[in-house]
Amino acid sequence: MVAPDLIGCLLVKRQAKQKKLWGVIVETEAYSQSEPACHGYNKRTPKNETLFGPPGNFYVYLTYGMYYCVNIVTHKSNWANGVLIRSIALPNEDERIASGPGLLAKRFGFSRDFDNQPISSKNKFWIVERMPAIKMQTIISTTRVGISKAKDLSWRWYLQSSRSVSKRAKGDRCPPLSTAWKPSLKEYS
DNA sequence: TTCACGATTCTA
DNA sequence: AGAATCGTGAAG
Repeated sequence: MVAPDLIGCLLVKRQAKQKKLWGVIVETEAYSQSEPACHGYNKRTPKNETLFGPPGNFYVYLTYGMYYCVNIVTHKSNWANGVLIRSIALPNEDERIASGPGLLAKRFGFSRDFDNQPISSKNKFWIVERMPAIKMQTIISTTRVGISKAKDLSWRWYLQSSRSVSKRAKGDRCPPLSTAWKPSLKEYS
């Protein structure tokens, strides 16, 4: 499964002057054509066309008229499959700066321009493999947020020790600052 | 052409 | 609980 495997991976953006913006993915959700909450469930339209495209591209759309949501297209062409990136923890920044899909897209400067663009270090955005240290941490699997259909599926994953998770599962307390996990420079070599 | 509705977030 | 805000698809 791609969605849980993305937890702990880095999203990197190339900026001006050789600078890079990066953060650790701490919350994701999976969507599939087989299930009614997916944008590609009903029919293939210009709006969701990207989701049917080749895996490894971004699928970026405007939601509620004011926020962008960023997905990674997965699985295979002609089958709607994607992973919504819901939260990212950035080093030396407020833990809520990119907590939630809308805020995340805002912090990283996503817009429709990046829809259907390949995720690659040749381009502006790419993904870096998850750091080994993350593998020792607990990853929670729970239900997805903000949907009205297929609410029962546990297709959301998040890093329990992170305070940047947008919404926690029932009974899961936000870890105190003293014990919480934080992204640090040594995670990006 | 009109209308209802979100894979959200912030404020009261 | 409600507002802000707008592109899309279905309905008339």
